Amino acid sequence: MKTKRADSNKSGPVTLARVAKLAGVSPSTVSRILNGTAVVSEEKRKSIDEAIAKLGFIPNPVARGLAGGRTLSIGVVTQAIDSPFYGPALRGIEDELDSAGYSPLFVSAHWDPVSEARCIDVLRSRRVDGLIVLNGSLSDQALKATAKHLPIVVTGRAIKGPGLFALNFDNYTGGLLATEHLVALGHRRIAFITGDAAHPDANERFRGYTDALKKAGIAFDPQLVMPGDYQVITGQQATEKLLSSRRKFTALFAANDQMAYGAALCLHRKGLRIPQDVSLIGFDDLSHSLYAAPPLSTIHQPAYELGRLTASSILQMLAGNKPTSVMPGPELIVRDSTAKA
Amino acid sequence: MKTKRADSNKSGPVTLARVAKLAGVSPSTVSRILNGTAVVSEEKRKSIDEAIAKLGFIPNPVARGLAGGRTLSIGVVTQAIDSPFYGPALRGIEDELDSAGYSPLFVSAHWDPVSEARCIDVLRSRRVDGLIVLNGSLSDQALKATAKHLPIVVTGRAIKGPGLFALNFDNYTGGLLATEHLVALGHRRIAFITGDAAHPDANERFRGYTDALKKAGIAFDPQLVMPGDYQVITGQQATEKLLSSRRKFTALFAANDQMAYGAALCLHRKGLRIPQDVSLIGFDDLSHSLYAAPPLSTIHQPAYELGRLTASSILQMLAGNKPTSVMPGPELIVRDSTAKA
DNA sequence: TTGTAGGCGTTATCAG
DNA sequence: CTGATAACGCCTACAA
Repeated sequence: MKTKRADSNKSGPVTLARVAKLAGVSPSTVSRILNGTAVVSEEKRKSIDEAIAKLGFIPNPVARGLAGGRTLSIGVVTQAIDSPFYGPALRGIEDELDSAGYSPLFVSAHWDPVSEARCIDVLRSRRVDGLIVLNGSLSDQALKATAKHLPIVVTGRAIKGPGLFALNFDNYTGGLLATEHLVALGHRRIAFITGDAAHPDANERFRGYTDALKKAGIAFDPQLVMPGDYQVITGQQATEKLLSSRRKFTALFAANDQMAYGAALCLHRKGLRIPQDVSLIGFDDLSHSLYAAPPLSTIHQPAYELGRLTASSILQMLAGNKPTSVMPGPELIVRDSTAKA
Repeated sequence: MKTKRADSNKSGPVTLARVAKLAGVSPSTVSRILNGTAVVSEEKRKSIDEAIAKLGFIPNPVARGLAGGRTLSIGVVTQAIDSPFYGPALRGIEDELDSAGYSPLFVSAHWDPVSEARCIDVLRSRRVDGLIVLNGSLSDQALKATAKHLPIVVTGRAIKGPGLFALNFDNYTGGLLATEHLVALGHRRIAFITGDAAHPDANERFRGYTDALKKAGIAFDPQLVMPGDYQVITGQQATEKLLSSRRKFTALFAANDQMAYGAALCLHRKGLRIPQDVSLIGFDDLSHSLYAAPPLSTIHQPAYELGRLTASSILQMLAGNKPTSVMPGPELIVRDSTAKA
């Protein structure tokens, strides 16, 4: 005799109610074992598990969100979804959340506070359970206000408060390390290309540079400092200005790798060799830097790790615990773009 | 008496019902003007608009999703959220969807069909209204099956069917153009580094290469072809092999920019200059290629535009129309890495 | 044209 | 331990 195909895709969606009926229990009981909300007799649990498997039941996060106020999704405010620096961080967030059954909801704020506020509104309207804000430009106050409604993890600033956790990278020490490396190689005339002054981390890196100079007894020369804004093109322009100013320098420290790429291009065009004529060091350790020609010395920032840490922190907060994650410190990566003076 | 679950202080969430009460109409009427479902008298419309503005009401997409079966979100299956090539595409998708009130839900499949199927499950369980699959590795059949449930736009393959739309780039012509450029510069011994053979586009590019050779009356030399897999490192390794094989070549065509970077690094290390000793051309026109040292000649792929097009296509399908978007053709970008033989 | 009532699929509360 | 039952916020027949 033929058996009817036990098909999970019968008419209509497979709901919790159908599971309950098949298992011969009430919907509440099914919900309970799904969420571990209460202890259920071993017997029923088994029949429910079977029914779930048989039907191929998958809980509907949308309904879940409406009813329980949880959506199992975390809003992630990034400044640009295609940033070479944040890319690995996003991947880290995705990996970490995924293993906990959560999904990230990425939005780009484009370094604009207004847009960032809008992003957060969108995310809240979608009822995300928590928020990760990567180097946001919103005021601390605004952040604290929304932290009253849902837990937030931020990077790129030091801030504390209920429902708020900050994960910050030590840019100052990074700037110090890079400069000290150059000094150790015998360089005395070290130029610097700054990042966007609006970014706190850019200023920290600069402070590391000046302090390292001071420590080494090297007079700070403002003429060797050129403004940039973290974009490749400004690194190139700054280097051009530096070169045309005729101010001598044997090493160049760019506040991030991207500007270092621009600097490298400019030096290349002027026929200057790296590192024979000019030593070059960046900051961030973008994945490409390993393959630049020549491979770029830089300060490593653990972007992927940062992503995982922000995600696990928000997960901890959601579980009612205080996050304990600590950012790894900066690390000097010596490749081929720096050499003895 | 039962206590309400969420203690509804008057400062609770701003719901459609509250708007209705304030405006002195029924919830349905508010819903109607919100969705343009029916004609509403000018008078009520005005009072509703005012109430909405006054309360700062924002419809809850979660509830909307439950009730209406629409979540105003589009699932985007990407292979790696931090891919330098897809980054701009994701940005394009975000921009386009955003202007229509939709949000993208990004997931990474990591070039694994199993993982990709899982991604799609997650997306469907979250009730996305449509799907964008960027260069997926799922079978056409599987795609057609899910297209029965919700509209899909795919890239990187030619496929047709109900609820399915493909947006494909002409990789063959791209490969042709790159090779012809080299030939036009007088090169006769042109090496090639292939992409991952599992990618149809990689094979198309290769076919363009061989056809251009044939057209130019240049004998195909299998020894000048080295396998790669689109990663930087394999470009480097392939070039090393090429060099150590002692087979002469004056130009090198890498099937994508990333491998071209690897090739450039290898050549640099061996003391070979680009383009004086070897002309180098890539494929994709990653944003970095403009700033490589030297800036890389390549075939431009409009990634950002591709993103916008996939998004607008899915939006058109959602509106019940047949998408009409067409991918722009490949474009040769000549920079400094290629020169006369 | 407008309102009423009944879901959508799940969770939380309360009574057994 | 378990099962009704009432939300969650919105949409959509069905009436009026």
